[in-house]
Amino acid sequence: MENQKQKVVTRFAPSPTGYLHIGGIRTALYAWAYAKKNNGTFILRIEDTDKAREVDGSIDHIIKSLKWLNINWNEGPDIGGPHAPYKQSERLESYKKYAQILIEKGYAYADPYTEEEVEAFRKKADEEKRPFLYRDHRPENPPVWDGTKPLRFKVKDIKSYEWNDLVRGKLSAGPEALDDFILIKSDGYPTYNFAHIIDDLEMDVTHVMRGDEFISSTPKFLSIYEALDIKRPEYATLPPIMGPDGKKKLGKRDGAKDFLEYEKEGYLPSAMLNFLAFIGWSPKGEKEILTSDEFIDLFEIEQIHISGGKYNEEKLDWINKEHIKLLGENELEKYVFAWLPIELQIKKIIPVITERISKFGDIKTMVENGELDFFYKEPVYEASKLIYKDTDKDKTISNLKEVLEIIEKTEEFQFNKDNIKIFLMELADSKENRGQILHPIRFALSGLDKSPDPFILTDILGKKETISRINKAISVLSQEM
RNA sequence: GGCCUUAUCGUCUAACGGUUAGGACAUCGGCUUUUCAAGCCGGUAAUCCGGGUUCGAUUCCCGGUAGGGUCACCA
Repeated sequence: MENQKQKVVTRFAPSPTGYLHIGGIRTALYAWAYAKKNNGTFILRIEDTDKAREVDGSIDHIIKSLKWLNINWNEGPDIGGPHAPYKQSERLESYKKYAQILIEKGYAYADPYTEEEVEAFRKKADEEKRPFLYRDHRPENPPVWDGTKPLRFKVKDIKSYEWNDLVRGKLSAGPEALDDFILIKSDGYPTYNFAHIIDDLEMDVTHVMRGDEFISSTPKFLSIYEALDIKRPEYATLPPIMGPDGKKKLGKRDGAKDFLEYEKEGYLPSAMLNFLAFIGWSPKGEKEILTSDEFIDLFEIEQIHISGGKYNEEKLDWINKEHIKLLGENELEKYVFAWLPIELQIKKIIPVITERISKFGDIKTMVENGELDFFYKEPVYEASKLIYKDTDKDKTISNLKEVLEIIEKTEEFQFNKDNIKIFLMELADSKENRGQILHPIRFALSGLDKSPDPFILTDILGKKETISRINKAISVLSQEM
């Protein structure tokens, strides 16, 4: 029945021409979320009709990227489904079938020219500063299509198109946008313009999420739908994502990185999903940290933005930090553990690090900058850094000597962070400010501007190492003469 | 260049004719703590320009400007 609600079917249809970047994944995410939200079907389809641009291993890489984010599909090349196959290169029969229908209806004809000839037409038009239109050169008696020549769509009705887009509203294109375009290339493969329409039809796709680069070719699609007398899916045009300079749409050529790089950089998949969700969409209300389920629940096409913006990796770092806070103790430990160099995979240290990570979030930078090395390696630093604010070198040396005394007389059996804290705080409180005691210890032990507190440090390093590092600090200071 | 399209703090955005133009990130300041962080609190900061329509425009219309997309046997 006409008003019976159709089951929502969305798809993500990448070309296997390399890795996926943020833009591609975002499209997939929205299509997936919309299907999920409506208890619909999400299809993964591979658009491999350009064998020249195909890159080996792309499909696996795409699948891996999607799976990292926990985006799963109901039908796809790896799992099959009722509309198999899910690679366009294996669906040539379908395209041929519909091509034949178009020929019979007088909507398609074989292109008799060579590529060079068409190029010459184009060049001439260019020189004369007028737009090139193939239809100006449309052959009067085209040959019978035998599959060795390109098959072109014949635009019978040259007109403006206006259509509705779920996010942009009314969109339009002038008649100039419409020309006789290629449906099937001379190598027998269909073009995107044709293939995706046939696939969407056969796969019952109801909603198409796509980038704004397709707006201008929409009249082509619409004219095929008209010629074939079939219903088109709804379009939802996603806003462009700009590169970091904010000038150009993000693309591989200018630095858009492989999505899986983010995994290598230590970002949590849940954080990436959250981050991606907000590039081009925002929910009602002011909640910004969302789990995958919350996102699906809140996701509405109406709230997809129309204007593009550049994405902000500073915000990603913050989102990642917030998601780390959401992690359970075990998950956090697992996450941290995976990042630690073997020297640090020690039971006693893990909770200290997880505590730090849950505050700072950025484990990759911490590991790479060697911010955790002090646990097993004597730190190297400048003597001046040991000196707290308005104290001086001599004062610092004498303070450290007092500290040393306390540490030395603390028996091994009572050497733990609680006792040390009591002893050291007592000393610190006897000074004008606590920092002049606490800062040099902390710094002597870690060599870092940011580190765990001095009591934990002494506890983890142990009595012997603590003494050795404080002595080192004193001698470093003394040498500064 | 033709066609299409977009325009709010530095950045990402909220507002669907009436708000002291809200939030977040970043930044700055304060508080707190056990040094530094972290945390908490607070501050600075925006409607591209010009015309309309209206009692009233961020919001609607027109023009300008600036950005983006597209004009392939790529998708």
